[in-house]
Amino acid sequence: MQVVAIPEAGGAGRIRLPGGDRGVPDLAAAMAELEAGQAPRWVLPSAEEIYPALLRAGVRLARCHDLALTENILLACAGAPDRPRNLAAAHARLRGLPEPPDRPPPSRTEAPALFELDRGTTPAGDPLDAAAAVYDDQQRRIDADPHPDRLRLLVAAESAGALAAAEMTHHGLPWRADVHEALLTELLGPRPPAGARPARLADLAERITAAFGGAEVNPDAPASVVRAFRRAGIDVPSSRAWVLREVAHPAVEPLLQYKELARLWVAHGWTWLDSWVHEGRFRPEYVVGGVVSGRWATRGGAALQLPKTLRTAVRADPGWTLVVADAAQLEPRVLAALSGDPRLAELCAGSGAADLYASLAADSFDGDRGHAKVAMLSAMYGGTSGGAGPLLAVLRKRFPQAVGYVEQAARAGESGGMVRSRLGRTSPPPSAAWRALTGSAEQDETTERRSREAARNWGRFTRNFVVQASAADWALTTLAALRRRLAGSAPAAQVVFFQHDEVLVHCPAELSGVVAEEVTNAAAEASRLVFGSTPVHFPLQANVVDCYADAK
DNA sequence: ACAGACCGCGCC
DNA sequence: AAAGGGCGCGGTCTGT
Repeated sequence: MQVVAIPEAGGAGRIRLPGGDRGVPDLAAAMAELEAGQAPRWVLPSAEEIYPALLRAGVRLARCHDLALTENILLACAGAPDRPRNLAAAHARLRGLPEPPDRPPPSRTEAPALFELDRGTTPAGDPLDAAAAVYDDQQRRIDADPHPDRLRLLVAAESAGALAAAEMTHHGLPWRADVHEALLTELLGPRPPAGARPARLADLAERITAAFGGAEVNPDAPASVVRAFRRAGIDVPSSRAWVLREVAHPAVEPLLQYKELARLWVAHGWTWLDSWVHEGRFRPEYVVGGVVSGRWATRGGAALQLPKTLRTAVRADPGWTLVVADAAQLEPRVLAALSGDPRLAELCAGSGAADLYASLAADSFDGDRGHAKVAMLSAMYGGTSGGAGPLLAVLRKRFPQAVGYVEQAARAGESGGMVRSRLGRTSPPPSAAWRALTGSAEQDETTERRSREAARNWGRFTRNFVVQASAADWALTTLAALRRRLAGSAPAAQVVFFQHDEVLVHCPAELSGVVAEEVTNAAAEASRLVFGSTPVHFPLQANVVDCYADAK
């Protein structure tokens, strides 16, 4: 059963049931009652807008169809340029009306009013009619797709992801500020007064200046560092850490230390802690479908770039544990399943903990795991630097179908075409500027070189897109399956973090066995749903730990 | 003073 | 022959 729900001011709302429309004074209460009774598939303008308030009111939804996220997916399928959409825009499109102006995305600094925010997702006219019309239209467009079953799965997974994202923000990632602070003090010295540099960084800056003979150097300014090396008779193309590592000069060591610690201080220091961690929880805002490939992004807090050193601050509550589930070598396995390359698929079959790159090395690279990995990454990313060319040639010879699959995607991109993930997420078309640059014939040498370069760049993007986006299909489907399973078998468990191919569950210790089992089940279910009967195995290893740093 | 480009680095 | 995917964020520097 589908039930459309539209929030109104003051916590009220309107609901469209099969039997007719109802206006309700307390939308959360009405939805809770329906959820408990018939657990419908909720048709929502945007889960991101409505669900946080429901969660605060203690209401959990099992399933939904997110009209805004679905509209984004379907517009991409139709070749629309990448641009965030919402229900109002979808409805305007459907009715042939001009679209409403863009609104800024919701921000965590806004007051958490219950259902009172309208960020432009409610169309003019009766929003129930509009939502129902857009829903019907979306179903029709899904049915018209060459693979409607896959697209339906993608839409369901994306919508479930929106629910999961709101729940993750609601629960928060357990974060021990005291552990984090102790680490900062150990590495940087005591917290400096506002505007001052930590003692350890000031020391290193002095050592850097001394190593350059006392000349003024700002280690935070790359140009200043490059100039200092030039004065010392050393030409460096940039001040990147991997460049400096190859340079023999006494300033290199303190510079590298400075970079590492300055990064920690600036990005995840005391200020970050003050603004992002409250009552023992880190609550990032996830942006579902924020990347064109279907990966998520976050708003603020840099949640998907948490440095590994800080994982020690992520600790389960007393009596609880963390179940850390990490997919092993997801992308090459995805390529194997996507392409149907029988030989690569065979290497990806078999038992869970197997190291794919080691198997690949034994099979084709004289046991050199590093070579095997470089070859595979070049195939998927389109790079051949660092001697990867010959290794890629070996890979192509041994696994022609797999390498052919990504090269086909690259050719499509080079000629301006679009490519799709396994479940049908579609790459954006290149810009008008790109088409102008690559489309014109008879150019002078410079323009022709730029044109070829632009084509190659877009080819690398589409080459990677088919793998990255299909991996995102799998990960999202896994998350959705895990969420549904835990609601049944371990309802006290909370999914608290999701990062591309990794998921964290915080649960009472006695549930960790059940949760670990459901992690494995969810991965198997997603593999079957997304890739059908492929022999490729997608291991999702569950580690039960008290501290995130202890996983793996 | 502010906006935007570029740099460099964190994660996958 | 050479060719390195996706993000968020905070820094400096430059232009207005």
